[in-house]
Amino acid sequence: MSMELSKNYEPVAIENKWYSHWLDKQYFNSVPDEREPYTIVIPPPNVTGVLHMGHCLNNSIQDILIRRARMQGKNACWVPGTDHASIATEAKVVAMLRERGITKSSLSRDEFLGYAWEWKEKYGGIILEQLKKLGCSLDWNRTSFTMDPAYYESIIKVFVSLYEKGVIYRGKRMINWDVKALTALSDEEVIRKETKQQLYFLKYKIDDRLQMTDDSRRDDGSQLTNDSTGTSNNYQLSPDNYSKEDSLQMSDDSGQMKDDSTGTSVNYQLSTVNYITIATVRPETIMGDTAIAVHPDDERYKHLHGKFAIVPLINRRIPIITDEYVTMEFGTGALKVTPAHDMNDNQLGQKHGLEVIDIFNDDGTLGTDAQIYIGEDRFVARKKIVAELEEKGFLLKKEDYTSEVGYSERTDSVVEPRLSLQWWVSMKDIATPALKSVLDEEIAFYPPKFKNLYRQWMENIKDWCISRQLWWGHRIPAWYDGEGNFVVAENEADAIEKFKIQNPNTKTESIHQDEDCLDTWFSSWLWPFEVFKGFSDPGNAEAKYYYPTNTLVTAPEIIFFWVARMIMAGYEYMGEKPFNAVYFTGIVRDKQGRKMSKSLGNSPDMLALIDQYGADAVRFGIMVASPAGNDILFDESSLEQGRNFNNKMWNALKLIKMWEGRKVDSGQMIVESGQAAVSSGNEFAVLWFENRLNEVKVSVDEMMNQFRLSEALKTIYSLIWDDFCSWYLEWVKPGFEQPVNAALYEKTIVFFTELMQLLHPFMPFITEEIYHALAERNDDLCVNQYEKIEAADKEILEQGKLLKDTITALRDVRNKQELKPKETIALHIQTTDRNTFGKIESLLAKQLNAKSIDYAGEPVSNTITTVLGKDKFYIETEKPQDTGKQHEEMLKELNHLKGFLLSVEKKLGNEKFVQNAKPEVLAMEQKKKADAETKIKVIEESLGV
RNA sequence: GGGAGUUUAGCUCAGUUGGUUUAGAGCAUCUGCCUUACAAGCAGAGGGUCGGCGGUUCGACCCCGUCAACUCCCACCA
Repeated sequence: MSMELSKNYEPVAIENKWYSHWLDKQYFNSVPDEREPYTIVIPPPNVTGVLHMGHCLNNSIQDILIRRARMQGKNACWVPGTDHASIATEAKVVAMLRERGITKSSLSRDEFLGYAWEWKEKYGGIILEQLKKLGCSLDWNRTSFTMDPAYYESIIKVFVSLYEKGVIYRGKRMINWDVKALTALSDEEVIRKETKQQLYFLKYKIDDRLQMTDDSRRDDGSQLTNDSTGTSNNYQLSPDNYSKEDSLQMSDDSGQMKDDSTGTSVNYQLSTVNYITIATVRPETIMGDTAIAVHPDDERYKHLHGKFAIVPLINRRIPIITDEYVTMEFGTGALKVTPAHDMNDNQLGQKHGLEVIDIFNDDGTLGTDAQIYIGEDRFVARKKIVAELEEKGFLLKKEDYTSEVGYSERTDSVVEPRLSLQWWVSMKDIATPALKSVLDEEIAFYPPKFKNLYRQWMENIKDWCISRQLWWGHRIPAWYDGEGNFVVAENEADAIEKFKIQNPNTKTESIHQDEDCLDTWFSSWLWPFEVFKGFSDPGNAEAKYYYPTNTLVTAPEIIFFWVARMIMAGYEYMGEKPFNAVYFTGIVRDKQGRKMSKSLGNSPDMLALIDQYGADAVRFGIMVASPAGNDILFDESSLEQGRNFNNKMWNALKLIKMWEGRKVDSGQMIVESGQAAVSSGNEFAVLWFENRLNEVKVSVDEMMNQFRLSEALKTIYSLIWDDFCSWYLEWVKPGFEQPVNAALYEKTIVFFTELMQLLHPFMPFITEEIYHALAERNDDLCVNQYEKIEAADKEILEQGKLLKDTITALRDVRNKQELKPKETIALHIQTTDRNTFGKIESLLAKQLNAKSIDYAGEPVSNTITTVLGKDKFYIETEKPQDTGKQHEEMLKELNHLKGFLLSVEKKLGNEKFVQNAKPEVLAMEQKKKADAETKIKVIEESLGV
């Protein structure tokens, strides 16, 4: 077999070739059999998605785990699929329609869904095709979609079942409203961001014994400071003072004061009547105020308990209530209560039986109940209302204020807390077993620190709002009769039956289904079992075989959205955990540590990178940069490292292929019979590498079992580049156009093959290519099973280390002596271990370009001396030698050794140490001492020459 | 405000029950090499008082306390 190998590795064609081949051979397809299964379900990417860094990381890891399992002889099954992603997809379809000049509101639900499906068919599978480019070995026969008919049906059944168990209920509750998407959001879809705002101090008139008239609001010309610290003025903001002043018939001698907190000078007006001042960041919601709350113990306001205040601009009379919820220290200690537009106010409202006035329309504009500024956007209305409040004297002051404001994860609009009738899942009960299983480590989290996070959330779990005001998704299976009655049923026919029982008078021909859809996560939480029809076809053979799955690989960001809920659904519907282990990947960040995001534009085009570097290099680059449990700082230079690694292996292949035609049968390698039989450098090299390979296999195996993938990859990388290429191949490489021992050649092929097998899960394409290039094969590496790992012989490894260390040290001498590579040396070795050096001397000579090696019983004059351990090396060259340099080096080493010896002696001189330390520790220290002393002696002898 | 995590070489990180030659790797840096597999390479080198302080111990990168910086999560005083 002869083949032309390109100068550098060219990945694109090779990668396409092998992926098609694997598909043809159906290696990725799994059916239940007698083997142990190894199952992973993909975290379904959004059907609208395109491959980004996060996907690459996530799916590379899954592919590594799956490919490894496959090569371990397990029945590996990796299930692909996509998520319908209701909000994201609907937004894309709406945008697409807008481009075509069509508004969603002009379409019927069915028409809209028609467009949406059309869009899904056209663009929906893109990301799955991209995963093929990355080399992912998914079982494409099993591709699922969360809106597949059967999957859809299961979700509806789950809804009905949970409703019948009383876990799902319908309730009017505060929800997070996205005014752009016109839908409710769950708490997890709200992103809180620090936002600069203004805190407005507004005066509400006390409706005490005064008449309510428009004029009375601003019928005086007196002015008051807003100096809330009260240090420099007689007049303070506290209503106590107002009250006193009122009763004293306050004079109008106060002057204009500086506003300390904003630095602006503002005129404020003080009425002769009582006011109570509240602080708010949302003055536009005053029309929804239905109370003012103060702390019951707040002395400043005690006289106002039970009284009423008047809402500015609209003159609504509202009670002043007391509640310990109010923080006295914040603002003025008085809080306006707007039960329709604030979560906490709503709770206050419920507690105190307050009226709820919703002043907003769905889109965030003011509605008719606002009475004023109807139709204006909330933020426009804020400005206008502030202006009017100021003009009319109700605005006491404003302060800069920073607080966290909720933004929609999808549309980035400010979330409007809103009272709304929605569907909810009661979480407490179903969370209990899910929490327990993680705490008991029935489900293991990697890294384990996420257990805490999980526990914290699960212990304080809140009910889950699952209705979304969207059309793209699973429509809520509830039917209404228009008279306030509803039933939950799997379909309309069932609904009619249920109405007949529940409300015999219902005109069933006029019932209508709920317009809303379910939260996307309400479908994804069934994913690990429903891809095997575990719910819709309970106890079926596939579900029994593949469930619970082995490992879930996902981002920590969706631990609550998805991971926690899958665990709950798993126990609820399968009576068993959905997976044995969860591996949380890091978050992908750019070089500067910023999260990858579209808006920052720091998210690279993965397909372009795959084209440029090859999928193997991309996988390498990502994995080598992702230490277990840490975020990954992505930098293109790691892809370069991957590409260079490809090249390195490619060139090693070229080297070995060059030997193919030069094989000479010069006898068997006798390494199988162990090191005693080693009689040549090549035999030593082969024996050493065999053991080194075994040693690495053991440690890689351990790392993989602990999900330390990055470390495992680095270890293999170093094994191939350093041990195989830099040491082994250099040791056994024949001279130019020299013959190669056939047995050595075969051994080398075996080693290279095993290296490719070890690396294959990480870099599947080049390893498969080299596997086939090395020899004629009947099988593929992709499904080649690992053999049992043999233990490594420590003695050989140590001898190898001695050889490597000696070569390095003597090369350093050559370098320092500025010897050109072609200049030869004569090496004299003074050692007590002739046996070992006998095995390695030929390799030593080859690597150091030594024309001769002999053994000396005493120092050799006119040479450069180097001491390594207990061995001394005398290097003889034709060039004049700079012994001074070498002297310096040795003095440095001597100093170091003496310092070291001192510390060891100190330790051994310590009685307590000798008494308390374990015997083996003591013995170790004594050995250290003896070794150091020997070395010092050897160096001192050499220096004496 | 509550909780978790991190801090080791210029950068990114290992360091597995406290003792293994007075700390390891990759990348970057420096020096010398176009040596017939590879300059996308080869050979070699330099670089760290393990965040600060205190404690436990015969012995601390490792355990405890404390301070500092950074990161994340949860809850948020309008």
